[in-house]
Amino acid sequence: MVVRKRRLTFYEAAWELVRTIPPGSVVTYGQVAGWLGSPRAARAVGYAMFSVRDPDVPWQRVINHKGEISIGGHLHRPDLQRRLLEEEGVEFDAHGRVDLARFGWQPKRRQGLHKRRRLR
DNA sequence: AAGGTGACTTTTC
DNA sequence: TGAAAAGCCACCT
Repeated sequence: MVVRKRRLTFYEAAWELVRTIPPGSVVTYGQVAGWLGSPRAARAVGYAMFSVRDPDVPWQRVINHKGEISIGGHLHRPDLQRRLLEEEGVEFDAHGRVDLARFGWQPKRRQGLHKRRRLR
């Protein structure tokens, strides 16, 4: 029978990707956006993480480009994300940042992204 | 259907 | 080097 293959929404695709991030590793919103084909959609990715409801999606492994947690004073626990990561073995420095060079996850070389076009 | 919003990123001064 | 502003994208009224 034919299963109509609906194109995943950007959010769904992001969740699927995030789900494949191994414990102890982190990625940036920009990275996820790039893997999804829209290097400039980091913001949308952040929004996608905010919309995560599925407990199987390790949203805590997605942080901003500075290696810091972006959730700034959201609801109850701004430090929940950090705690979860520390339990996985991710280390934070004195500034509360993660060394992306050490914990950043690279499923494969993706350096061949589109050349950034000058905006102005 | 158009406009607003936001867990971001990059460029400039 | 650090801070500020603008840009970009997808989703929701």
